[in-house]
Formats: sequence, C-alpha cells, structure tokens
Amino acid sequence: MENEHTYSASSYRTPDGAPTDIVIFTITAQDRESGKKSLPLRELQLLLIERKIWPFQGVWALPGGFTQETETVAECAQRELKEETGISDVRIEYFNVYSAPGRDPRGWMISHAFLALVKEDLLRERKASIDAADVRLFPVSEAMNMKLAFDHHDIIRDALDKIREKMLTTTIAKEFLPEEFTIGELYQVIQTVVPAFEEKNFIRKVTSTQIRKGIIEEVRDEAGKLKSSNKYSQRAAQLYRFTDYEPQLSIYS
Amino acid sequence: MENEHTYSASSYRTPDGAPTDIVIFTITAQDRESGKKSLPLRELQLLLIERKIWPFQGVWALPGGFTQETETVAECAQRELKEETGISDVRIEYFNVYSAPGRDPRGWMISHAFLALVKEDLLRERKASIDAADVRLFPVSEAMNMKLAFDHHDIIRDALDKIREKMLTTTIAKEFLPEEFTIGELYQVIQTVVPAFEEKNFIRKVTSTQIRKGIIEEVRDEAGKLKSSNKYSQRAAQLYRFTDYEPQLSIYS
DNA sequence: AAAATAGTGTCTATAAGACATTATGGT
DNA sequence: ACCATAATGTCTTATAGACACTATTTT
Repeated sequence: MENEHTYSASSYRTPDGAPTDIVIFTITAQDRESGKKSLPLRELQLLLIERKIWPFQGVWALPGGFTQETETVAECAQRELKEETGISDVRIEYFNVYSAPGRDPRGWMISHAFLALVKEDLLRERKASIDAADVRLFPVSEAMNMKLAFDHHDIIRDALDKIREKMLTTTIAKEFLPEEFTIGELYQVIQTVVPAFEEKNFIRKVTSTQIRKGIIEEVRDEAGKLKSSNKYSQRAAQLYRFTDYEPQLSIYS
Repeated sequence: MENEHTYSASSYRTPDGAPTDIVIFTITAQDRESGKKSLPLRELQLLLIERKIWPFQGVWALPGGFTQETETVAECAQRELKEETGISDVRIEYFNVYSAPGRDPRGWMISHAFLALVKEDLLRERKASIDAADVRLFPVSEAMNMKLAFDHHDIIRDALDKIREKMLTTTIAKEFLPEEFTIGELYQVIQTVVPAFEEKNFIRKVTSTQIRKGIIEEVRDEAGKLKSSNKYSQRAAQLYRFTDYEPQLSIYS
C-alpha cells in the first residue's frame, strides 16, 4: 500500500535550484543646467548588483536568489529584492522562465524572472548587501552593452520588450509618476520608455476622446478649483491623476 | 582554487522536479440538425487525461510531465504533449508558473504552464499513452466543475483568462480557423472564446476600417476573381485569410 | 521682448454606431 | 414564397490628424 505511493520520479535527476531574477526599472529625472524652468531630462535605468562570489565574480548581474521550499517564486523575488537592495512594497510582476541547459555553471537552474517599475525616490533606500559588492543604477542602453552574468542580457531584453508593450497598452506609466502629474510629464515618461512614441495632439486624445476620457482625471483642491503646477514651465499646467479605469483594447472593435 | 568554485547553495534543499502542464484548447463545430444550411454550433473545449497512477489516480488532469536536464521547459512541454496525446507541431505558449508550497503531494514541484490552441482536426490524431488511462475533450464549462488533479483548476482559469485577452488583442483566432474562412466564422470563433463580444457592424470594421484593414484580406482564385463559399449559407460569403500584420494597440493613440 | 511650455481654434477626412434595406440561392 | 446568412445604404455624431494660433509667467 505504501509502495503504491512511492514517487517513481524521485529517483530521476532533479533541478539544482529554482532561482529568481528581478529586473528593476526606474526613470531618473535630472534638471537641465539652464537656469530656466524646463522639463527635466529623463532616462530609463535599471538596477544591477556586482557579484562578490563565483560564478561571475566581479561581474554585474540582476538581483535575485534561490527560492526556498516554503515560499512561492513571487515571494522569493520580494524577499531577495529586500535582502539585496533594501527595496520593499513594490509591485513585481512575473514575466518569463529561463531554462536553457547550461545557462548556469552551478548546475541545472531554472530561473524565474520578474520585473518591477519603481519611482526614483524609492531607490534612495537601496543598500549594498552582504552578497553584493555594490548596487547601482545603469542606463538601459549602457547595461545592454556591458558584460553581464548568466543570460541576464536576454532577460533584460525580454523585460524591456515587455514594459514597452505595457507602457502603451496599460496604465503602468503611473508606476513612474507621482500621484499628481502634468500631461507633459506623462508624455515624457511614455517617450522615455518607448522612444518611437509620438502623438501630435496628445493632450486632446488623453483628455477629451471618449474611450480614453476615463484614464486620467483633473485634480481639484478642497474648494473644488482646478489644481495646477508650474514646476516645469512658466505657464502653470493642469495636474492630473490616474483613475482606476483600465481600458480594454481590442483589434476587432 | 577549486574550493572557490564550490557552489555553496548545493547543500540547500533543491526542488523535487520542474514539471510542465499544457492546456490545450480547441473549438468543436457541430452542424445543426435542421436540414438547412446554417452556421454550426461551436464550443470551446479542452483536453484532459485521466491519471493512472498516484497521486490523483483516476482523476482528470492536464497533460504534462517532468522536465529533463537536457531540455528547456518549452521543449519538455512539446515532448510531453507528443508522448501523452500524440499531438505535435503545435505552437505552444508559456503563460505562468505555479509554485505554491504543497501544491503537489510528491514533493516540492514548481510547474510551468503552457497553452496551445489547436484546430479540431489535429486532435483526431490524439492517442492514449501508457501513462494515461484515457484522453478526452471536455467543454470548458464542464471541466471547471469537475474535480481535477493538483491545482489544475487554477491553471485552467488563468489559461482561459489569457486566451480571452489574446483573442481580442491579437490574431490568435487564426489558430482556430482554416486557412480560408468567412467573416461569419471569424465572428463565431471570437464569440465562442469571449461570449460577451458583440459588434454590430463587425464586417465593416474588420474589412474597411483603416487601422484594421490589414489584418485579413480577401481570397482570390488563380484568375484573380474573388473567392467565396456557401458552406454555411445560401448566399455565398466572401472568403478571407489572415495576413502577417499584427496591429499594435495603444491606449494613448 | 524672448523663451519655454500649456493649451485652443479650425478645418478636413475618416471612423463609429445605429438601423433599415437589399442580395443570394437552397428548400 | 420563405428562410438564413451576407452585404450595402444612409444618416448622425465622434475621432484623427494637421497646423496655426493664443496664453502664461520667468528671465
């Protein structure tokens, strides 16, 4: 009877680990040197850590680590992110698995890749951990030309494709923006992630077109007066916030 | 020097396996009894196999099996699908990982779930394997009310959400249709997967609207004359085929 | 006044959306 | 003649797309 419950596959070769890798994107904003008020220069960056141990000692890599028996891979990603960079309370999203034989010199490792978009200020809390010599942001274009550990080059490429698609089809732009923002900031964030994006009448589409009307809404103060900001420009710009509405896209309607 | 290369994590607990599960959807078409020509009744179905061994002996489950060290999880899914059901040359797509502790009584198993959409006739080649007492199609609504092995209920629910989304945002409808099809068939396939889908002027949108114009094209015979079919109706309907064009959707443009 | 960003007016072509109407050919 | 499905006509309103123009406030 007990023999019936013997799991025959247990005598097979089993994986040597189920690691997670986390691709953290952020958009940095840097004020331009000209004394005048103007939109800051924005750049898409990602977070890497320098490996202190074999394999790929001294090489930059994505944060991540090994899943434990008592947690899901998503919980592992949250935990490792906290341990290695000090970042917590971030919405991370699973996007792919990497299982090519030989991808990890330590053995048979099937890695689960997550991505997260965080506001720049959250990264100020980052710290070097005992496992990493250093933690740093790199511009995405620079990271793609660096030597990276494992197949992290592929993982970053896939993550980038994914957020480009999501930037245009969902409201993830909000992950990069403050609660209240101007149309100019929103436009700039979209273009930072998707450089090819260009819409001549952007302000009209996003505010007055029927199907998109609900995505963002004007911010008003306690008295009900429209709230604006002249942080980036001489003329004050109307502030907006995202609503909870997520438009449903379709190629057939 | 050699000690430096010792993988310290190798002394940790490692997973007991990296299985794959494959959700195969098909749409069956059944002619209506009325002698007259009319559109067939279509139904979304999925393929399950009955387990012959512990755990969940005698319970219906998704096809799948254990990944080997020499293959990727995607290759495993293709191989297991072939072994258990006889289906090959199908485009399968990875969609999620299932890693909740305790999800598999055999031990710590992190499962990788794939989905595939196949034309009904491909399933005619299916066969019972040595591991499965039986292989059968079930209507999705019926499968969701059955007792299923492991967390396959969750996997199917997620797969269903995924194909509903993809049915409206990509051209996967082609996976369910013959090379040449009528607008009526296309409409019916979309509605079979997404019952809520309804478009009054469907034929016009899909054929004459600028942005969608390139998705499908009219089929012509050798002489260049428009080709039509009266398979489902008295009046012959124009035949169409999908092009290679995949529209890029955006909430901002 | 110049600069920099915000926002509106106006025009044309195209698309959406609703419905009624016509077309075709087998039973 | 009737039926089921295919396809078009017609009308109103909404959106796309282009581009010139006006608005606001700091330097």
